[in-house]
Amino acid sequence: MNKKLSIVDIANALNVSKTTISFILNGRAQEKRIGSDLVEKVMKYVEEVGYKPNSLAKSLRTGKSNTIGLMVEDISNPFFASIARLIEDRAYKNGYKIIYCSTDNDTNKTKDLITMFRDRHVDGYIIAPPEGIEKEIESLINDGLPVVLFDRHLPYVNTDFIEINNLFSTYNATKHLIEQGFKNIAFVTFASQQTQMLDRVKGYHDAMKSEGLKANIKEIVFNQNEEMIMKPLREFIKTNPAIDAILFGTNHIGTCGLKVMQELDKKAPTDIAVISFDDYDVFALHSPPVTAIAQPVEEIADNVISVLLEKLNNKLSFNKSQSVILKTELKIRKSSVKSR
Amino acid sequence: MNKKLSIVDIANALNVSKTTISFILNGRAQEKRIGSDLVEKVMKYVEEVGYKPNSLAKSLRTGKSNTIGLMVEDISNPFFASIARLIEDRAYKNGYKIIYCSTDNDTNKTKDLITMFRDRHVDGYIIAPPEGIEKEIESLINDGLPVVLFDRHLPYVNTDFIEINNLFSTYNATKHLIEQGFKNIAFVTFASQQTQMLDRVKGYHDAMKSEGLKANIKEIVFNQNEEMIMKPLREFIKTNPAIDAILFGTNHIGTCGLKVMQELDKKAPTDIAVISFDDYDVFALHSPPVTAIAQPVEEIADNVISVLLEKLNNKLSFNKSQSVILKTELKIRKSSVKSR
DNA sequence: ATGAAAGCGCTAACAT
DNA sequence: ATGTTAGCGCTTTCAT
Repeated sequence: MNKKLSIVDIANALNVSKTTISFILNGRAQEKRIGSDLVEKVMKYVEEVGYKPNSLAKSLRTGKSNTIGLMVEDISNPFFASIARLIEDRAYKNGYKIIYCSTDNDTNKTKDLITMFRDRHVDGYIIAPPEGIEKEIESLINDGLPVVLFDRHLPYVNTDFIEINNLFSTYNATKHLIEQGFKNIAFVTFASQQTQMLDRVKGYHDAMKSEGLKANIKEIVFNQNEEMIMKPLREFIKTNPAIDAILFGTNHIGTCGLKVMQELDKKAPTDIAVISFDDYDVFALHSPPVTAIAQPVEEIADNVISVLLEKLNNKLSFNKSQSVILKTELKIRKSSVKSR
Repeated sequence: MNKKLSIVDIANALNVSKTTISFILNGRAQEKRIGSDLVEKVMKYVEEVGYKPNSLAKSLRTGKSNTIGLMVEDISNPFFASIARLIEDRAYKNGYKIIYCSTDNDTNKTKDLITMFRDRHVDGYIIAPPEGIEKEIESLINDGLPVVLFDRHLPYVNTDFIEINNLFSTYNATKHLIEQGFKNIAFVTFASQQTQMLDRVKGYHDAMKSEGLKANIKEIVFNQNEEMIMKPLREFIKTNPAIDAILFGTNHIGTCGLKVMQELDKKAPTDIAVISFDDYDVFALHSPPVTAIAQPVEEIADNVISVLLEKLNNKLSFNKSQSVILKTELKIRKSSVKSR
């Protein structure tokens, strides 16, 4: 096996200084006016012996690790998993690796994670931030590290973020339910002060209010454990028999909601009409198919990585903060259409 | 902001040699018989100024990066996403970060990815290997790098792997369909020479044969694009009207199969009974609920990471290869139960 | 146009 | 018990 050769080995073998090799390898031959014959010889030899620069040493020297830290709520959540996949593709094409972690929306855990990422000299951060993490994000930014938030943002931290129009999305979905003739519409969501959740609640609330209907909001404590979500949900549905429609605030709650409805033998839309945030296979395939607020996952990922790469390549655009608000699509399916 | 202090800064500040600091920081104070008062002083100071060792420098010196490379087929596939999540938790607890990538089952892409991971000095590898990657895996192993395969293995590469009993799983599922009275049972799968897929086909095949039934296997070219899967599937179902049951070889094919059946208005189990490999929300929530071969995802992840950590911590167990075959559970639901 | 040498921050063999 | 020092492999300034 190759004894893992270094730049100095190849310099010796070719009787050239390692500086020259370094220049050639970094495409600075022209700039340094190195003979094109030498360049060719070096390139050929490097190819031949399969020399690979030690990226650790490179990183230590340059301070760049070519790594992007991706911090999501939960990598196994289909929304975040899709984003992770799309971001991965673009990042690798640009020479970056992704190191990921799940925050569970836990502020302390996230603080630790950020510290770890910093220790690792991660070059850029893509974060779906939990609450109370303002200080740490600000500190990253102050230290000149590129940060892009997505899915939500921190109102009093001046950084770039990619989001969707949550406010309009739930407003619109609620209006749709009202138009269909549903009156007793509940909104079930995670108890959260995150911007996207606040907007979702507000959109629902405003739509109800504008029609003179009474809002009915059920907040559930964020939890990975499904039963901890289903239990209060079960209770809520049982104790609110008048409800004729539910808008679920996230895909996870939506899925749990469907499970509970199945248990209780509540059919959509006859017993309870249903709309959920996020669209994925579970909703499209459900019987009846479930109306969903579809996020433009590809666009989100594209924008996130574009903005980050731009910051990474061009420290200049430091000050001009660019945030993007994307549109969702209300995919109307049978679960929210009143049968006549 | 902290000017990012180094070990030498704190050595100077305390008028101690950096060696001593290094020893203390690495818990070798006792061994080196360093005064416990000094130790305390150093620890306190380090805490106070928030010194964090530069892990890049550490890695360069020690050759260890405390990173695990996770190579899956597609991180957005719920099966792999779940595994990724579980592995993440355990890895972080043990001081390792995860850098992931999706191979798309593409051999060349995977080769590149392995090279990248090597350049990054990843400490250990967790891989769901595509076909034709034997050489590269062997090379990793020969170089003493810990490798654990999962979901499938390479028959002629002597390394550890974590798998499930694919052969029995499809055999058992097929038997179940036969017992229910279905006769014209098709098996739809990805065209693949991967061990798990070969076993799944064989299990089905053997079960059919043992009952004197004719096997009907439809192979689909692996593709991320759903339509490329659904199209041949649609064709297959249309041109095989006699089929009364289908066993889907993966969750992805199963999901696509359900979509096609919905399109064609085929109901399970009356028109076509259905079983799919892998269990997740889509199947449990479907109407009717879909019988699924559930993989013990947690156990798989636990075993994978345990074996890898063991190798990482204890180079001795190098030679004794440990592979684990876990059991699946056939979750029988309405989609495969003959209505009478 | 090419090379010598310093140094990124850390560890560990070798003094003392 | 603590300090000196030589690298790990690379980039880059400064000389030539």
